[in-house]
Amino acid sequence: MDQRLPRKPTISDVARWAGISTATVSRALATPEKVTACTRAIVLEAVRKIGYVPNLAARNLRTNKTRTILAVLPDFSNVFFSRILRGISDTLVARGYSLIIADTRNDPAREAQYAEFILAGRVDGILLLNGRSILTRRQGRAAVPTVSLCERIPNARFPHIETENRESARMMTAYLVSLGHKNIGYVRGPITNVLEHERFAGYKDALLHSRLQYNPALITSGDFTLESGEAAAEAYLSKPKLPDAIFACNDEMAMGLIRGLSAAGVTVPCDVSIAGFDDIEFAEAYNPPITTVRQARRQIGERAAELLLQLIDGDLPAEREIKLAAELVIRKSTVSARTS
Amino acid sequence: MDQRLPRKPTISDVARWAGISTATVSRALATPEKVTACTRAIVLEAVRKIGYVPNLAARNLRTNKTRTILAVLPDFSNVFFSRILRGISDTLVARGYSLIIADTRNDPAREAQYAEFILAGRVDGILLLNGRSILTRRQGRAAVPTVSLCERIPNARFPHIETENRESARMMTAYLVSLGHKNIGYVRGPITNVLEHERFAGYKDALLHSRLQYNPALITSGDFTLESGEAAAEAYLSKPKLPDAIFACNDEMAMGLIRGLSAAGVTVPCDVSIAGFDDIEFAEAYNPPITTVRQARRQIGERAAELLLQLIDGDLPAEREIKLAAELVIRKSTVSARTS
DNA sequence: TTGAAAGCGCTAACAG
DNA sequence: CTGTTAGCGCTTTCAA
Repeated sequence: MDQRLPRKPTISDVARWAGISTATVSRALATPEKVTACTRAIVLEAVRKIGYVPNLAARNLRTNKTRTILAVLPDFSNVFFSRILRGISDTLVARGYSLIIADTRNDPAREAQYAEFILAGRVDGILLLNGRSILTRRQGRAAVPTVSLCERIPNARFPHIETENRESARMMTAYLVSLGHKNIGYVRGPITNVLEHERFAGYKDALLHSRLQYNPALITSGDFTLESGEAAAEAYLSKPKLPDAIFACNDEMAMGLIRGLSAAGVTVPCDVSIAGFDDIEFAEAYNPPITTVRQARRQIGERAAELLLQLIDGDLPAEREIKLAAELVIRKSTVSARTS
Repeated sequence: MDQRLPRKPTISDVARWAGISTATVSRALATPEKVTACTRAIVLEAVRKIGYVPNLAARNLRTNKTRTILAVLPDFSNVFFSRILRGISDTLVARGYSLIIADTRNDPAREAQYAEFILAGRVDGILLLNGRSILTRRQGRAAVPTVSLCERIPNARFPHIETENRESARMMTAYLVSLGHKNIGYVRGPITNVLEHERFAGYKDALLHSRLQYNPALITSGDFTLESGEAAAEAYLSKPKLPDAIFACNDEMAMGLIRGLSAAGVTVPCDVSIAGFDDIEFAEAYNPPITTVRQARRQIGERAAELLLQLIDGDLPAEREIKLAAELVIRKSTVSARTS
């Protein structure tokens, strides 16, 4: 019945309706304080009446901004990132920005695709959660504001946010000691990984501080996957004696450890206490629930987004590197040593 | 040392360099077939030399398109969605589109925010994974191409993609029967939920087909959370006799079931077999690994994205509703009935 | 096949 | 405080 072609109202429709200039409408909307309360009211009324919504493409072209941020992840099916992304997303959306997520899988082809995207001026800023830059040195000249988080990027000078990995690992190990455990194992992540490096250091800090002997026989290695945790379990089982407790560099490996041990009839935590790191979604859901280190993930995302927005607004941030404290979460996978 | 201010090269820089008009450059890039091989080569050379990358905002303004799609999720920290998103993302990126993810948490305020976003012309299409529309009826007049997936939207006529829920649930139940189980329990999802409805129907189909009596005493209810699965375990434990097997409407509840049962000394699968639905990331990681129904999640995402792109291109899709088959994944949480 | 020119919708000088 | 005006970078008639 309504045959008018529904062309979208533009700013000049609003101006016409309100009997003023487009410039004033634009100001009333973007910088209300530069306009009398009266005009503002009229404009708002007109906007509502006509159903006007600004065309972002036009605004972007004009202002040479996009109000869009790109977050680069190595793997967004990794549950670890979801809460961080929420922090990012909420902060950004509250400030009128939108977020595009690049799931690169560390695949150079995909990275190049997104690099192109950045160069095309489609984003105002970049959040790097993947531990490396995706722009080549030459492309980097374009200098899009960038913040890295979680995993530090070697040889890069981006502002950076991460958890206090070393200190947290120390705390967890100290907690295991406080439970009365003497022989505390550790499952390493990939030895080239920055996080593994920090956490392993924290583990050793705690041993030193407790005057416990660092014993290489208690150390195994994995690659952050559950399977590698299971392999580590096998490795421990093949040794003459099981540790009292084992601290895995991340939760997936802790889960693998539990599963591998259970399969061999060793029960957790009765026979051996297990702890992880990250508090991923399923750490609590696991059977048994896993004692772990909870990173302030949401907060990491929020802070990183805020920092990036500051950068975009041209304010240089006070600190270029922020370390956020984490929290121990004690669950059933750890228990006091038998006082036999 | 390089003091030239790095203004981004525009199409007219390319034109000047190549000694031709901007129109021809534009054509050489967008519709190469409308230009001689020779000019094309020159243009490409110029583009490379100058490092030209088209400004998308300008293109969008001119063409009134954005090459951006919005995916609306109720909760993107829900691992179930990650693989679907991958299918979507890969398909879209391959076609030169980018993806924005709206994490609404079913919060009307957030939904409104994104509705505004859509209306502002920032997206060419919408993918609804949240089981409801986020545009009001009136806003809907704007008619942005839309496809729904996973959860059907009541009273909406969007093209839709989902898993054959009913048939899959029937298969799983039949499998449990084939294992020799007679008393097969079922943990329901929220009774108003479409998925629960279908799966419950499939469960009953299988019983009927196997001439097993449908027994209300074997049915409990939950809300898809792990905690509700634990509560269901309690409910079963308080009954005079445990079922031989229990089929939960999703994996989280299956996990809760296992944990609740284990805590009471009932071992899975020895004492009772447990099956779930979805094959979320951690179904395999669980202790024990969970027998479940694996939806073709990546494919669901791909098909939905393709369908949406068709819609955007103005091709009406052949089918408005696609049901994809799922697959049974047998793991250690189910085992044959003791042939005592 | 190519070029000239208009204009997408908006914002930001600048002038009043 | 408000209006006039130019133009962001691109695509797309229209004419040559």
